[in-house]
Amino acid sequence: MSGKNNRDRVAALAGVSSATVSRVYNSPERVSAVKREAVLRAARELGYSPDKSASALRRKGTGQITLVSFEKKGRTWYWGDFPVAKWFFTDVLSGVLSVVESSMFRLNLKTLKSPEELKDIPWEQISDGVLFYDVDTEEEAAAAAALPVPSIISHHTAAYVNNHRCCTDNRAGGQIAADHLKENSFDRPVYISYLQDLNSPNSQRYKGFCEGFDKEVPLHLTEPGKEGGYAVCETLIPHIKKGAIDSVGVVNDMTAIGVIQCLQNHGLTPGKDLALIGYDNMPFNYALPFRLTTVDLQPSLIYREAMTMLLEILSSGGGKAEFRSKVVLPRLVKGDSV
Amino acid sequence: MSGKNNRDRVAALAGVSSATVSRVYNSPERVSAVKREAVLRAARELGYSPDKSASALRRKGTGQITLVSFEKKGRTWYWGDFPVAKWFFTDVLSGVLSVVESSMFRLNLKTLKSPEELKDIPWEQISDGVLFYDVDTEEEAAAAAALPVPSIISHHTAAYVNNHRCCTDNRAGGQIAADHLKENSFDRPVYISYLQDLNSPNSQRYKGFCEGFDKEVPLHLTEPGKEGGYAVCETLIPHIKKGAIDSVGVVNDMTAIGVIQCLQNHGLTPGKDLALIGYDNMPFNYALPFRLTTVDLQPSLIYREAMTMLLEILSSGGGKAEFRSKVVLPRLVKGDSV
DNA sequence: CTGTTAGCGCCTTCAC
DNA sequence: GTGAAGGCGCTAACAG
Repeated sequence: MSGKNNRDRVAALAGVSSATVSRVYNSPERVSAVKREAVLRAARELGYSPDKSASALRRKGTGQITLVSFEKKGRTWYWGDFPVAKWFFTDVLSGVLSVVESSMFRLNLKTLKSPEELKDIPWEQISDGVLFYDVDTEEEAAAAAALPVPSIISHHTAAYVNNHRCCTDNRAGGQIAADHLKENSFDRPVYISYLQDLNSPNSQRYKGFCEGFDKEVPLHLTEPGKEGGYAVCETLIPHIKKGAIDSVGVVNDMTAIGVIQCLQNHGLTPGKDLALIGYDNMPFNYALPFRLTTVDLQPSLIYREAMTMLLEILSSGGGKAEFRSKVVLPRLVKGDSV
Repeated sequence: MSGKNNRDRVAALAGVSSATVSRVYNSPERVSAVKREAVLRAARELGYSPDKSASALRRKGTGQITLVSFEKKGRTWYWGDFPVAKWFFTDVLSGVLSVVESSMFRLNLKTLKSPEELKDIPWEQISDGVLFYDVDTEEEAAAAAALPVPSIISHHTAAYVNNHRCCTDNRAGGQIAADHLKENSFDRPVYISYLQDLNSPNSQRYKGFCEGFDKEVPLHLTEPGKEGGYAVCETLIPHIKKGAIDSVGVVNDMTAIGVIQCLQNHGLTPGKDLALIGYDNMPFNYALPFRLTTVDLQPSLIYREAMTMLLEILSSGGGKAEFRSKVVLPRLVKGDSV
């Protein structure tokens, strides 16, 4: 008795104590089937559902999961000057939310300038678990692993074996691009990229592309962004015109934009005079006079899986004894350019 | 005294009662500057920050603010087929978060297919207040007003006087576009749009454009999307070539893309042969060979203000007695096309 | 303006 | 397997 809140009314209606009501929602297996049913029936009748704030307070947790992203201002080699994270991020969010909403947790968003800022945050006070968006450096991975609460990193994270992680497979993506060209009988390809080190996503994409063609595809390195794509394409024009090159794989759509503009300025049409395939499935393809064939990371799917993993980790005590890993494969998005 | 938690330690260190600590975070204006400073200093020293779950519990609310957006699948006339909400929305989020994070509330996201779904949600159980994203129909505004918790709508919402609202001013935006053309000595403008009714954002933009030029600017209506822009531009080409038209205002960047592609196919260059100004400051301008001059809604700013208003409404009891309204003016983003 | 006091709804011992 | 009781950190009266 005592209380006069909904829960006590449920308890009274079900003929049990409020402690039993609590148990029904937290460890149902410890309650006899009869009383459990009675409680659930009473709850339904009274429209009762447990208060998450009170629960979190008493449990001394936060009831929150945080999705962390870094600004990565300096990363011109990757996104160029284009604020593309803006678009990509929304896909990510929808994936994450679809999982969190049906859990005991709520989602919390945080954007940081650098991994160092992680240290200044009282994680235990604001979050029970953290999902890191777009981790792709050792530094970030290490910082994530050092948090005082469980965490998982995505999506270019296959290499970071000391974290829980959910990743894409850039090599597979490169191969998918090559396979598509081969299936359409192109056999004189080149690849345009700007590599960093050998394990970078860009290098992996090229590697996969070569594997798809089963040979060392000629590689043309350039600067990041559409300017780089334009510049390197200039040097290829003569070979394209004489048919020595019939197809081009590009490290990302960003760079492909430059290639396209160069082709157009030389009177060439992608999809007609040259097969062209990008990577990342950027929405700004809308601004092109045709659809660019590209490879999609499926960000929404990756992050849905990542969040699912995080919840599993939390419910199993958050131990780091064994790091979990999962891979989500990219997929081809057919356009008009191949 | 009594308690042994962080907050009581902050109170002790600052030489005040714990209630005063609470006031510093909830209604700082009610605390003398001296004690306020003392509390904040003590809090910093002890690494204290208020527990949002406890706050929500005591306050008998959920501690959550929900940001609701509708899918608006049918709205091809507005966004075309382009998933532009994806990037726009992230700007919105950053604005909203900047305010929520320093409040006692947390942010909650929800995407619904239609206003009808609003009725199926037990709002009191999940949210203390709701911010509606991108409301632009009577139906949505009415549905928002009917919620059992306080709400505010943005951003094409100037016309909905029965809601709390934070809006852009499309007429001012149109005028900004016209002014910019005039300042650069263009005096033979036309305007391209697809109007709906007279109070629609599109109509307002046109109206403002005319006001800027102080005359009825020739209006060319077309279909939505870049296809529409392309088609209507075809009909204008002769007049542009003979100089009867020296500048074009376009209802949005989306449509402007079509205009640009048409101009290019006719050997004309925006910014050289014709002044061109869009609206919305879309990021896909990156895919163009130049920067499109455009008008920016400043979504991040609008939604920062909207959230600030909502918090004020909540702290003042959430009454609807008097509906609050605020306008955030758009701004010109100078590119290479004017 | 400031302090005191009484719970908010829940979970977790601790008995039984 | 179940009930009783204490208290998580905070805020809303109410006094002063």
